Parts: sequence; C-alpha cells; structure tokens
Amino acid sequence: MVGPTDDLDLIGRRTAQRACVVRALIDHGGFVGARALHGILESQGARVGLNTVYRTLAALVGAGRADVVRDRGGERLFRHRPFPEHQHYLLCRVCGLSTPVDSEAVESWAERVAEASGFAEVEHTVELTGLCPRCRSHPTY
Amino acid sequence: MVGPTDDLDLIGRRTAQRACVVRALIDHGGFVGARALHGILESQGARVGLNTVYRTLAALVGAGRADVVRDRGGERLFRHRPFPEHQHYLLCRVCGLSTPVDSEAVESWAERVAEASGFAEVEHTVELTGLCPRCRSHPTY
DNA sequence: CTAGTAGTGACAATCATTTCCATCTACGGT
DNA sequence: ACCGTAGATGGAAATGATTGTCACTACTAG
Repeated sequence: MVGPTDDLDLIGRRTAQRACVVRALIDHGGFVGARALHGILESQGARVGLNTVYRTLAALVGAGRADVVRDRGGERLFRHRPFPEHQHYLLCRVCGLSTPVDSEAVESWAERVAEASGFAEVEHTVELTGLCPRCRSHPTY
Repeated sequence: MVGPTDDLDLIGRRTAQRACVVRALIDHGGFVGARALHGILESQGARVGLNTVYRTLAALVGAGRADVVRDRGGERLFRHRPFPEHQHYLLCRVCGLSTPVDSEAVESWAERVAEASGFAEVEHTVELTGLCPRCRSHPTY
C-alpha cells in the first residue's frame, strides 16, 4: 500500500495554511489547544490565521483524523490520530503528556449500556487525567 | 434517620438565594445549565443574581452534592446528587433526560489503567449521550 | 443589639470559539 | 497555460459561558 490518503485530501482543498496546521499538529505529538498551536505556527514564522487553525482542526476532527478532549477550563485540546480507530488517552494534567490506553473494556461497557438503556445513537466520552511519572517526581508547583 | 445534613449546611451561610438555587436544582431533576437555572428562577419570581447561581452551583459541586457534565457546546450542566457516591449518567442529547448508569465496569477499568500507567492521582470523566426512547420516536428536527 | 465577615448582584472583563465579509487562490475544464 | 468559480483565508467584530470587581447587604456569633 502506497502512502495515499494524506490528511489534506480528506478535508478539502490543499492549501499551504492547512499543510502548516496539520504538520504542526503532527509534530507536536500530544494534545494542543487551537490557540497554542497558532502560537507555535507564529513562532515558526508561518502566517496562518487563528481562524484557519480552528477550521482546519474542526475539519480534521470531522474526518476522524484528530481526537478532541476538554481540559479543566473547558478549552478543547486536539491530537492527531494516524489511525482511524476510536481511541482514548490518559493525559497528564501538568505537562500534557498523553498516552493511548487500552479501551476494550470501556468500549464494550458503553455498548452494553447503550443496548440496555433503550437510547439510540449512544456516543461516549472518556477522559483520564493524572500526573505522569516525570511530573510526579518533579513537582513544578 | 432525621433529615440532617442539608445541602445548605455544606456550602456556607444559609441565605434565601442559595435555598432558591438548591431547590430549583433539585426540582428540575436532570442536568441544567447555570443560565437556564437562572432563567427558571426568574420565571418563578425569585430574585437571584446569575452570579450567585454560578457560585452556589460551584459550591455544591465542591461539596460533592452535584455532578457536572459538559454538553457539546462546552456549557457545563449541573445535576443534584442526593448521595455522595461517584456517579455516571446517560444523557439525552435532545431533551436532556438523564439516567444514572451502572458504572462498576468503568470504575474498575479506570483503576486498573491508573495502576498500570505509572500515573498518579488519576481522575476520570465518562460521558454517555444518546437519544432517549421518547425523542427517538418523536423526532423534533 | 452589634460587629464583623461572608454573601450578593450589577457591571465589566476574560477567554475560547464562531460569524462576517471582503479578498484571494486552488484546481477542473477549456 | 488561462479562466471562472467554489472553496479558503484572515482580520475584526460578535457570541456566549464563566469569572472578577467592589460597594452594599444581611447572616450569625457573641
């Protein structure tokens, strides 16, 4: 299989700005807020409007190429998702380090609850937060 | 057992405004946004500031007498919690109907993940949303 | 009853996100 | 390669939830 389905192909036209945003998101590795990502792009000299950052991230989420979580303040944090599977993360509250977790158990639990409830189109959000080993031994506060 | 530990006792001084907010929250039964609750109070003729609604709800949450979830728009929705146990809900996206769900499985899963990860102070948020049977058969959109 | 502190509320401030809209550009057709 | 146009951009303004400010009020201990 060739390297075909580029993220950019999934979200509309190829533009320099979108390429920048996607690249920055991938490079960042973990979860980032839209504003923070915009800041990173600015510091790299990329001239991309905040608006475009928001739109691109929304498009990625819509295409299933990014995950979203809410931090405590209600801000949305985005993370690139190379594979199309539904995924959950354990996120460090201090440094933002995120590690995917095995979600089998919740998935099947959610399905079971959905069936038993009589509800339709049940979606679930699972967010785990904590202090990663590094931040744990190296308290910055 | 007497009706002892009143919600109001847990959050500071007893004031008419707080009593109104707590009463309205309990009467509402399901999840409500702060602004919506404020609207309900106004329509009842209760003169309570929006600010006070926010503060009272925050105090209830702090005392463990209310649960919070975020709706899709990021708004916080509150629900009175008569018992001190940690609880998860299945929430209707259309009418807001909420039903507590058996959360044993997620709880133990979350614990297991926490232990395996090396993270400390792991907290979890689980939100299930769907269409309740009523809204399902009675599409309003 | 009185003092003192916690609570209140109108208003302004904040903060993330969205909308507007005038301008620009990628790209399929020629 | 050139064009037309739908789609994309970005700056400014709007929105909407939530929080801060601060003068004023009213519980409650003493």
